[in-house]
Amino acid sequence: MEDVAQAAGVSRALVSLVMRAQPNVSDERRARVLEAAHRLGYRPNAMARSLASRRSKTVGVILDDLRNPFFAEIAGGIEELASELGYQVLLGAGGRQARRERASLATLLEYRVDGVILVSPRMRAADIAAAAAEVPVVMVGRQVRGVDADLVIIDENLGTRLVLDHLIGLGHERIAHVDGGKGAGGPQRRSAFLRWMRAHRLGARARVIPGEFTEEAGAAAARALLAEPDLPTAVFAANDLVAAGLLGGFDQAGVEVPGDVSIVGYDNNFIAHLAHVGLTTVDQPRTEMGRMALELLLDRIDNRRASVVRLVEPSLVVRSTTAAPRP
Amino acid sequence: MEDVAQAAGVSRALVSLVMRAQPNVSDERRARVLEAAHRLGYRPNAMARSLASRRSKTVGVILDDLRNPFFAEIAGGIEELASELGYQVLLGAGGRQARRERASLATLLEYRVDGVILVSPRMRAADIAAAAAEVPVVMVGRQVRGVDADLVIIDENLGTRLVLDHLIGLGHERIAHVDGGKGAGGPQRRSAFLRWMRAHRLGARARVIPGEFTEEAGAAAARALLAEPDLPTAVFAANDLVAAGLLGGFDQAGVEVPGDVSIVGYDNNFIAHLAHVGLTTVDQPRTEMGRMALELLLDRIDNRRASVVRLVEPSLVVRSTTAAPRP
DNA sequence: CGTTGTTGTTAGAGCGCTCTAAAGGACGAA
DNA sequence: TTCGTCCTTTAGAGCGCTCTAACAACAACG
Repeated sequence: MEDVAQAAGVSRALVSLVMRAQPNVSDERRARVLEAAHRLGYRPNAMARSLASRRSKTVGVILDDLRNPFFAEIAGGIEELASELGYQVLLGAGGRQARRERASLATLLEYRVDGVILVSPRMRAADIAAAAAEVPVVMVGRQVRGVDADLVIIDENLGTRLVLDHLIGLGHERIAHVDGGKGAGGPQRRSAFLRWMRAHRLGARARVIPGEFTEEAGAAAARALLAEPDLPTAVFAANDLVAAGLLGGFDQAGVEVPGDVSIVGYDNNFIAHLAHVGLTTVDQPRTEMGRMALELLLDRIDNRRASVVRLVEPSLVVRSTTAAPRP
Repeated sequence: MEDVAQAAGVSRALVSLVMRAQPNVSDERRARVLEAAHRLGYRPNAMARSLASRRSKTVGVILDDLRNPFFAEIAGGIEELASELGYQVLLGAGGRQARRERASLATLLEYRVDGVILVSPRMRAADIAAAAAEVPVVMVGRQVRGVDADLVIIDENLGTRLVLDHLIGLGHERIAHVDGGKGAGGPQRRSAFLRWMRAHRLGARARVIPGEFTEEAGAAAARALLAEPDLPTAVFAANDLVAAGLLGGFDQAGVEVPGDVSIVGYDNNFIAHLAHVGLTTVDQPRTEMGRMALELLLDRIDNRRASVVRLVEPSLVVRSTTAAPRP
């Protein structure tokens, strides 16, 4: 910086002003500084800048595992908006362990990130609260009370309602739900299923089959349903993987989808897109969730305000595994 | 830091030594400093540390799009090893545009990352060379000559050979390849296919159907093959998506897999894992590639050495879409 | 008893920037 | 001319750390 100042015949402070694109610098000097900087191949040092300005233009993101597409897409949304706004993303993963997650968080704080986004954190609430006291925090996907942090969560209730409105609108009444056990969103979807079935006065015809978020659980559920006297006309799976298991199980037994039974998934993942699957499912705007989390974070960095909860709306994607029941 | 020093009754320099876990500090003082640091809630400032030590313990990673599982898995591998070794990952995405990629890279360099990993970069070779002159660079997936950077690439030739050895070992001779057009790896797999067919003296029976990396291309290829007088006994698809299209197309036409025709994919993605698909395919160790890239980078940071090319070995995953041809 | 080493500790000069407060210039008004 | 105002520029004090070189303390040695 000193060198650039010398080459342009101005002070170091003026170079600083020009590099930060501040107003109140004469055009002539600005041009001279820019020219000198370019000529010398000067590259500002963001570390020094952060140290002096106490603003790192960096946000920390902690997530479980990048290899899980769900998290990767949220991270993608965060990164996308960050780069649009001139922010940098410092990444930390927790590898499914609260301890490693805490360590990651501590490191991010050492880097003096301007804020932190925690995607489905597994840490104890107290750890999150401690971080929130140091720096603005936004949580995605997990609700923790008593922590002064913003929240972005999916409206599972709405997602489930969309599914049931669709199925019931088609004329289905005997509807089964293969649940996701204790997995993320599982209990919520299950109870929303029961609630909305009752709301439609179909509480008596609702049937829940315990499962988990795997293809195998779906296949097992298909076998269980086939063993009973009469098949429900529609099955709502806890996620797309379960739906794939159901699809496979029914296919093997010669049961037609959607002729004999309609199937709905949840997640809109890779499988659902496949043309020869064409699964009707619930889509969660994951990229949007990432962007929203960063938006909240940056807003909170600038204007200290009370914490906020943002409910994200999922939407139904109708494909070819649902149809009206046989009359 | 000053405060900690005062509280522990030592100098600032000693606190620095303790925080960096340096030897030659008496146990007594070390304990006193640690205690004081903990009591005061002292958190070292990584920016200041980097500025003073000229070592940021940070590596930059640039990739196209986190939402693409291929890149996300590589990034996952990098992050995993980084956190094991106490390094931090600064992320930059290019969004499929060389211009944005360059901007991301420039920003990473402003943060004085110790090194940069470029995953399938789209930038011009000159830009990469310029970066490589400033900082150690490792490229993953793209080969650029005349750049002093390490390289991690997949051995497409080997992957293709594994597929053909498997098929030919089962007794197949009339084998078709649905290629991936100009997509990443497409041309390599295609030419390796022709080369190895010739090596097995089956050059005359090799058949290439032009395609691209989509399910639709696979379905179209199935239609094309079905329109011909006799079906090949095996089809090698350029990737799993294409294989899925083939599977769907053959299924619709009542052609049995692997009874009438065997199918092999490439990538070992989500689809291939599905139980009711069970696709035989080629697996690329993506997490391993990420780890390897970081290993090379860190090695290069410590010991300036000549650049190196690391060929990653894919492996064949045999599932249920391949079998011996009908006699 | 001085010399040489070894280990533990510290002063103080940076690292490359930002930011505050003040100085300098230009210009019109009194 | 003198003063006030506005705009532009600058000096210089940090930001929170590391690192070099020097220094103290003490043991070992001839």
